[in-house]
Amino acid sequence: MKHWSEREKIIFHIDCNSAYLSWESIYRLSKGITTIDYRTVPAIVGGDPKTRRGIVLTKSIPAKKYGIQTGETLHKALQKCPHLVILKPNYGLYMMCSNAMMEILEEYSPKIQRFSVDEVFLDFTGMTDLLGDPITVANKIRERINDELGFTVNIGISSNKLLAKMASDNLGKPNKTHELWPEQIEEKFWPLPIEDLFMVGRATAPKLHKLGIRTIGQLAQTDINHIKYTLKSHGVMIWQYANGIEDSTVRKSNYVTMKGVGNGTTIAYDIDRIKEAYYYLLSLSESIGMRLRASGNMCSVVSISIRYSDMSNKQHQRKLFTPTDTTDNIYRIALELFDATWSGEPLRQLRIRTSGLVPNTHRQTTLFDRVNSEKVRNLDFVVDDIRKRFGKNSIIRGTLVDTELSAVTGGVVDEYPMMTSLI
DNA sequence: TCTGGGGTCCTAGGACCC
DNA sequence: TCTGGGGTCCTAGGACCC
Repeated sequence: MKHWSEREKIIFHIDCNSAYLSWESIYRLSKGITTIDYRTVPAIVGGDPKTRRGIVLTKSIPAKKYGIQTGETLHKALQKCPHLVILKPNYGLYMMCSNAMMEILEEYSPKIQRFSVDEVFLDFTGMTDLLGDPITVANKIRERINDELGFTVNIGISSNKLLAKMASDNLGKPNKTHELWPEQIEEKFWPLPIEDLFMVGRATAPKLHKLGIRTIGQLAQTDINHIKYTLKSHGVMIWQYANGIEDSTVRKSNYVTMKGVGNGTTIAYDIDRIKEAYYYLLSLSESIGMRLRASGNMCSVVSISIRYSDMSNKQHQRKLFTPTDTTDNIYRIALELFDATWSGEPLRQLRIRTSGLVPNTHRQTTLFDRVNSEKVRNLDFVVDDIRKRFGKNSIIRGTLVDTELSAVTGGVVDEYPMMTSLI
């Protein structure tokens, strides 16, 4: 194997082990909320502990021993382990933990990409003269995160982002450093099941099985044209991944390239009265409008999607003549789209998404704008400011007062990192 | 007995234009 | 009376990620 000093590129992938669960644990221990370290007992983060509904987001290692899987329902998980501890997710806390880790990582390279709240790529190329060999540095980083922040991470090292990620994800957890260089692909990467490959999910795996492909190695050695025929461009991409081919750069902060802002909410009971759906849409519009304005953008497309009780989805979108960032506009369009889409069947989930973002610096008004649109817009900014200072529910729309809804529904964490589905 | 919430990207089909 | 080919834009739906 080559010596590290001969490597053209050295990429780290840092992945927090059971991120949400570790962070909840540390937080609750440090605040004296509990004396139990939830990492050491069967526990999960996800859903609502009171209603016992929702899905498992992260599980502890003891919970894993009960066969509990990420993504399964709390109901199912509780059947496997009746005394399972359920913790409600708190995204603001996770963002703080993530930021603290970023601060440490910034000492090791200027080229860092936050891939999600708990995953980071770090370009270590050219840093060896200054900091030493990659393995020693990676181990040092793990040690520091553990000592200073109290949680463990896995670190994968390779010559590109894909292999670095595969190394930290699939070669053993927790608290480990793994190398996966191109010349080790055959031995360490190819024996893994095809499901472990990045971008092979629920729909693609069965298609590959039909072609007789069960391991990453089998995909890598299949004729690319054969794969291309059945899986199109997605097939070409995963074939390249299986062969360790991937060449993207570690880009700084991906939230600046944000493509859209959206929110959705699952309705606890099947709502069938149209007025209640309107309240939800208003509350969602408030949060989207607020985040849009905070990001300095306006949207030129508004879309809504509806999920019915049978889990089927319907979606409807509209391109706007003039981009907007006012809550009122988003809400009105969402209502029209909803009315044109809803079949009248009971609803499970409502979602609004805005896209086609343009900076709000050169705002254009048209004759067709609402009469007092500028006033409405200014009011939005005033309300945003009050909510920022006094809390989300300090100002609430009259129509929402008598409902159980929050004034603002949906994530409002500032600068929440955007996941890009492609590396 | 049920299935979160935040995203991105790709594809197919229709409308429209030259 | 019959109707090409290429391009762009828009919409709906599906697949994937953490």
